Amino acid sequence: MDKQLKRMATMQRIQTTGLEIFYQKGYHNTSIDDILKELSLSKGAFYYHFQSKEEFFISIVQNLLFRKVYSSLIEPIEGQEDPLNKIVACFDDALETAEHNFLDYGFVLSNFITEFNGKNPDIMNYLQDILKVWEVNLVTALQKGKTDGYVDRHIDSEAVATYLISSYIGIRTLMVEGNSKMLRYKYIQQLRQYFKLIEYKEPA
Amino acid sequence: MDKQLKRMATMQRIQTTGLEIFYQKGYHNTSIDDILKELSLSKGAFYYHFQSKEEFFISIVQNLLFRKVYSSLIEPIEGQEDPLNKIVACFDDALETAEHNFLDYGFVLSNFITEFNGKNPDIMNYLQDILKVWEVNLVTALQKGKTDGYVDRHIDSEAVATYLISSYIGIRTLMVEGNSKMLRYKYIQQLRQYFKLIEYKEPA
DNA sequence: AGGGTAACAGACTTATAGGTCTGTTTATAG
DNA sequence: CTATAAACAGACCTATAAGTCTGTTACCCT
Repeated sequence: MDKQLKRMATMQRIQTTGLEIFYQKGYHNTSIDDILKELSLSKGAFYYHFQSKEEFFISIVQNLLFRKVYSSLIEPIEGQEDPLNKIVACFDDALETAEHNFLDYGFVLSNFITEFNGKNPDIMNYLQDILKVWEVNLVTALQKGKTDGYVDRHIDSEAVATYLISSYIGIRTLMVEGNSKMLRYKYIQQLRQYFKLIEYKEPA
Repeated sequence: MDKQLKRMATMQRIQTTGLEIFYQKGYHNTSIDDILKELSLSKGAFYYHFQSKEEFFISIVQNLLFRKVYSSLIEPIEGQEDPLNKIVACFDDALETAEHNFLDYGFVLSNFITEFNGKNPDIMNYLQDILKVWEVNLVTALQKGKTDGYVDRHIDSEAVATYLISSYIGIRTLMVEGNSKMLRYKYIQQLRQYFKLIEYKEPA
């Protein structure tokens, strides 16, 4: 194998496993050795590729975490027609994935935001950046929905986006306990109700 | 001072300060010494009153944390007329309090749920218990609202309660970043919108 | 083929934090 | 006033985890 490829391969393996375990156990409660044990690697390997635990985590946030959020929550909505139905479908898909986790650990992004808030402003910024991209995407989709005749022109797109993000973060936090299937069903049901207020209404 | 009183006083001081710091820095990231330093107490004092860090934390959850959630989110709604307006007022109050925190650390209960999920089923149960009390209270209030003619009889009270809790947890998570005032405003605005769907409608 | 460097192994250092233990103070009872 | 136990102080033990450093393996280039 090419050296450059091997380097990338090892780095990415550590990052991928790192995100998994950080997600499960949290950043502070996860040791570097926990990750390395899983991969049968040594400290030497880790500190050859990364400067510190923090720099390692940031690299994960900027790469894997961003892509994860983007592909599951942003991309399915970006530039699409009929934003409201797309959002429902997208959220439902994401919740279905979560539902099938044997042990679910909530919404990765909000978990980390909770963990780092007030402790590490640096990392917080990277996390908030992802959130911001999501929000902007939702607002854009709603605005486009207005011009395309899917969304009521009178609604406050930013407020709706905030409300959507809030409810999603919340339901994912709740779903960590037992009956996630029922929670998902109830949530999507209410989301549809909420969207009835927002969708375009034929002028009387 | 009476011995019994002094014992209680010290225990409660440690618990109160403990909750504060656990809330700010998280359980795993807070050392016993962090708490004791704040109170100018020693390890001897702590382990005289509590068996372990975990038992200490559980005692906080069952006492202080429960009361905190109860007094701010449950009591203001319990047994009241006109549940929808009461819920809006209650949530708005709670968010206003959060808004005025110089550095806000989110919703205590959901922070701990996020931190302990998958790590300590014992503590998770205590935390979920509080959530359950809240949920039951909301459902009861909504049902009472139906019979009192404030709430549409066709709505699914449990689904609405879930949706409310979700959105509250989410907005509190979002409010940890900068513009909490604007977030609160947007959130309450959308909450009122949502409640228009749910309130009692005069039969045509 | 063999020298050189990237990639990695793993023992070691150091700091932190949970918990123990012995000694000391303080308050109450008799 | 004094014996006694509650309440607390703080040194100490031990485990863990971040990070260092030296040695070893594997791969590439000439």
